[in-house]
Amino acid sequence: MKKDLTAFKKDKEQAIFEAALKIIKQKGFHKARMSDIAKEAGISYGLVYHYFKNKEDLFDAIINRWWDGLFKLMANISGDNEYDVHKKLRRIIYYFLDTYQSNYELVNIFITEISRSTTNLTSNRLDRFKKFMSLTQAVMAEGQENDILRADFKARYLTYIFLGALETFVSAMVLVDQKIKGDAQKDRIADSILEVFLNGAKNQK
Amino acid sequence: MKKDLTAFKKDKEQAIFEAALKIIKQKGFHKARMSDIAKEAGISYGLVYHYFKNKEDLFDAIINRWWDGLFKLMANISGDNEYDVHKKLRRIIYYFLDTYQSNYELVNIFITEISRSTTNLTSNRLDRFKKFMSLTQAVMAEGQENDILRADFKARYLTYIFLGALETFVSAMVLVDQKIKGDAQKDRIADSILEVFLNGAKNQK
Amino acid sequence: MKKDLTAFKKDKEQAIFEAALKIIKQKGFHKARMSDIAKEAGISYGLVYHYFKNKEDLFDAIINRWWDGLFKLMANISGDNEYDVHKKLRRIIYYFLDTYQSNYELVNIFITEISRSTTNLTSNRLDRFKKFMSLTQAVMAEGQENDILRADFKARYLTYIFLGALETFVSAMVLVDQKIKGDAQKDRIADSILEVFLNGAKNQK
Amino acid sequence: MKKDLTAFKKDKEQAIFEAALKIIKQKGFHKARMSDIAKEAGISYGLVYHYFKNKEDLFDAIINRWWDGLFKLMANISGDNEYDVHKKLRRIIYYFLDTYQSNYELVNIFITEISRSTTNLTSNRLDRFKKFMSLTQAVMAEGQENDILRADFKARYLTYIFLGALETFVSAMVLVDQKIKGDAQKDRIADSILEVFLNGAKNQK
DNA sequence: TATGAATGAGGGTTCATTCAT
DNA sequence: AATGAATGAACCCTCATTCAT
Repeated sequence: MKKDLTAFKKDKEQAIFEAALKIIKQKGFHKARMSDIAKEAGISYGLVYHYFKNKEDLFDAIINRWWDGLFKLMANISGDNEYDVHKKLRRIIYYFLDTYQSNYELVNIFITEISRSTTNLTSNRLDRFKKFMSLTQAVMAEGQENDILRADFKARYLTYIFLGALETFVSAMVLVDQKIKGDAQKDRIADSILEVFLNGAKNQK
Repeated sequence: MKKDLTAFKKDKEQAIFEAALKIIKQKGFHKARMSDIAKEAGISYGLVYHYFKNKEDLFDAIINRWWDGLFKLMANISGDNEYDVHKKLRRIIYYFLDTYQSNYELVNIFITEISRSTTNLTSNRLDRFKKFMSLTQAVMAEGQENDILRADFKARYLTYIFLGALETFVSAMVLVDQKIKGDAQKDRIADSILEVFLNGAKNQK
Repeated sequence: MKKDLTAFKKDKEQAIFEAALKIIKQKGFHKARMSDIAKEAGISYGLVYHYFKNKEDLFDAIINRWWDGLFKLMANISGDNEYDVHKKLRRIIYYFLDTYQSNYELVNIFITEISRSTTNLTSNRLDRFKKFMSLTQAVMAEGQENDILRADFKARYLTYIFLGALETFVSAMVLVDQKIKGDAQKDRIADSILEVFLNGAKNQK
Repeated sequence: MKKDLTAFKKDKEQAIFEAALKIIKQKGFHKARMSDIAKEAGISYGLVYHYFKNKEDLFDAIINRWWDGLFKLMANISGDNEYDVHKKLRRIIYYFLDTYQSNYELVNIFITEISRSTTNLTSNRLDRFKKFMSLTQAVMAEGQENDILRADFKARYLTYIFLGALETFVSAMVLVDQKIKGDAQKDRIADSILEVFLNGAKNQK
């Protein structure tokens, strides 16, 4: 069937993609060898170059997978008439945690190779990073305008703190290869981040 | 005189060290060439191997510089009879910001090459990371015991959020190569991080 | 109809042939990729192997095209009862110039890839080169026997000088991608070569 | 001795240079492998890159050797007050023949890889080729002005014919790997080229 | 100490050729 | 006849490290 043929082609590309995810996660971008990726995908050496122009291109494909999903979410959030900042921030948190559950390697690579590694940042990659920051900042600013978030700090500072908390949570899990056990734990993590971000760590009693 | 010779030796070693800082900051550990570092230090590249066993060893020396300072601080904090958690957290923040001011490259490398890049983490390096986490966690736990910090979250979670906020602040500055202009700005940044961490981002009015 | 199918086959083979001419002229034999040739011919690159055994084989087909025409001419000249050496040499010159006009790439490839490049010369190819040389030499010898050409030089030397002049003329045109504008210019070029070859460059006044 | 040390360094570079000459002559530029050259020079692989930036650079060094010598000669000829065109042309011929004797591979490479192979011609290389052509043309024009050479042909045409004859002579020798046996033969070859170029191949009796 | 020549393993990429469909 | 996915040998180049001086 035609559909199958198409599926086969996609399958192979997908196999390479996933192999790349796995190998890059293991060894990092620089130490990941194209031959490793090919072997992991169960194909020959040169075939990788049939589907991806070169190593850089393969890396970009992975990065794009992450950003595309995230920007789709941010577009959703922006277009939302809902003024509930809590919900918006919660959705951002869930994007990280959901992806962490479904595609652990992708989050790992984002954290280790993109988020912090300035050496892998081409200007194009940096741009998307800044864009995401500014979209999040817009959510913060909106919260300040609606008197939901305190306005005595710059929205930018709030953004740093929020994303920093989120990212470090995920990073720490990445660091120890911790798995999220079920949706209950995921909810608890999201609650913690949001609660502390909103109400602070100080004992309010 | 012996003393002078030693000084000379130290000078040369120091020159290599600083050159390595600069180059690794620019290119990242993997792309930093020993020859780049030697050229930057104004010596032949063979000589680098006189002072450092190999590239890995040179990298470790840099990492150690960071951790040594930080653990000295943490030891100070731990040994402190003072029960003021605020002050302790503030001192941690200042270690990051001070080092950022005095030795920008060092913080940059810590952020980009150590803090997040799991691929550079030998088990030895990972251990120190975890140790720092647990020392910070001890401060949090102490705060919870003294009813200064809320106890409805794990101390580990509070640690993540605190260090995440701090780290992302510095990361963001690293990312845009931002300089801290004077102690006033440094104070403001420290205040923001601490205030939001303790009292939350929610408008309390 | 069979005839049409054959024609179609020939058409496709011819298309590949011409594409190969164009690409090899542009990039040289070594850098010409089979995929380039296929793309230029408007077919898939696997199909090239249906018509030509391999790259070498395709190259040989091109070379043969050149030599076949030239040897046919030389056979004509040899079989000619006419003793006019001038005419014979003129016909050789015209073969180069005519082919240059009608099939520029072919001459280009002959000059750049066959005539001088010893590395592309298999013994088979070298043989035909030598054969052509010796056929031309026979014309020279005949001219010497008939007292038309001077006999105080070896016929071989005369051959070198004649073919050298001819070839360099064409080479120079190839080098600057010069087109021959009309038959008048072609005649003038042929006259110049022949006149200088026969009467010398010295001012005879 | 210091002199020896310098000599040693030069020796190694020279060894690579000569190995490259030999290998490129054998296989042509494209098929010559850097590893072949290193092996031929009796050194390790990477050392070639210590002395030459890359393969292209090594090739250029060879080309330069040829052109430098030739342009030095042409400068000499141009600066000459002597108006004897014969002598000037003879000196050009001797440059080719002398180099052929002393450095056979160099002439071979010039003929096969530079003179005719347009695919190896970067614009820089082409420029020098044209420059040499125009310098020779100046000699021809001078001969025409002094009524030594006939003026009913363009100086450019005379240049083509002269250089063509010369080049083809050498080419033919290259092709059959013919060695020049002694100075006597060299003189005879030079005489033949010059005599036919000046007085023509026609029997004058 | 100091130099930089020398080594060679390693890895990215190309591309002719084969083959299943 | 036709396609283009698949293979893998080749080959250039980099660079950490060693070593003779």
